[in-house]
Amino acid sequence: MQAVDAPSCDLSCDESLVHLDNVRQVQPEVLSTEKAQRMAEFFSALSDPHRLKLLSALAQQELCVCDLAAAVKMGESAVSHQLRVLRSQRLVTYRRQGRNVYYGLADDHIMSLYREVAAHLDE
Amino acid sequence: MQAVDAPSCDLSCDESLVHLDNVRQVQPEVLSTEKAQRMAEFFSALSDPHRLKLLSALAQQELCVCDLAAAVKMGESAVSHQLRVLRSQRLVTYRRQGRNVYYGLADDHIMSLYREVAAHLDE
DNA sequence: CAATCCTCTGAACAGGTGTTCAGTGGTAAC
DNA sequence: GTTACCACTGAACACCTGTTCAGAGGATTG
Repeated sequence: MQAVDAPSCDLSCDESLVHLDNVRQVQPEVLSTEKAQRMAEFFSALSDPHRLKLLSALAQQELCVCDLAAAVKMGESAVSHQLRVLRSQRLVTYRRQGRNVYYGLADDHIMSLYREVAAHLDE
Repeated sequence: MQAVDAPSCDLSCDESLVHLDNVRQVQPEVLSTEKAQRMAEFFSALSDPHRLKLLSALAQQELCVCDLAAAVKMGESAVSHQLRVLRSQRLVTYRRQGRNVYYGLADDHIMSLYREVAAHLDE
C-alpha cells in the first residue's frame, strides 16, 4: 500500500522494458489505492446474490428483518449479517419501531445503478 | 398496517410468525436467483481495488499487459489473471498486435457507472 | 418480573478469491 | 531453427466471505 504520487521516480521499474511513454502518461491518472479500496468495498457489498435480493425486496417497501428473511428465504441470522454489510456502505436505512427494526433503501442512486447494470447485462 | 387472518399460506412458512401480507406482496418482486447471480458476478468483477485500478488506467488509453502491470505496479501474471475476470464480464476488449495484446474499456456504461458510485461515496 | 419476541453478535467451519511460481504457446528478430 | 519476448495458464498457498449455531441484548406483553 504505497502512494503513487512521487514524481522523482514514477516508475521504479526493475521490470522488463515496456512502453515507457504510455505508462508515464497513464500512471498519474490511475485511481489512488485509497479510492480504489473504498470503491471496491462498495461494489463488494453488491457482489452477493442474497444481498441483491434483499435490496430488490426493500425497493418495494420497508421491511423488518424477519419479513426480509421470509421474502428471500434465508435464515434471520444470515439476513442480519448481510444487512450489516449493506448498512456499512449506506445502502440501507433502518429505524427501530417497537420490537422490530425496519429497513429501507437508502437513496435512489442504487436504483439507477441497478438499471445501468441491468442494461449492461442485457447485451 | 394491520394483521389480517392469514389465508392458507403460499409461503411454506415453518418460520416464525411475521407480517404475512407484507411478505406476500414483496416476494414475487424479489430478484430471481438467476438474475441475482449474474448481477452479483458483475459487481464481483468490480469488487477488487486492483481491477478498478486497471480499469481506470484503461479509461485513459489502450494498453498492453506489461504496460498495465507497470502502471498499477502488479506482476504481469496477476494482471493477466485479473484481466480474465474483467473479460468474462465484458468490461474490457482486447486485440492482438504483434507480440502484444492491447486491452481497452468495453463501453461507456462503465464510466457512467463509475461516476454514479463516486457520487454515492462522496456523501 | 417472567416470558416471549425480534434482532444482533461472535465463533467455527466450508467454500471462494487473489497472489506467486513455474511452465506453455505464440509471435517476432536474428 | 534458435532465441527472446509477451501473454496466458494451472497448481499451491494464504486470506477473505458467508453460513450456521448458540447465545445475548432490548422491547413488549401478561
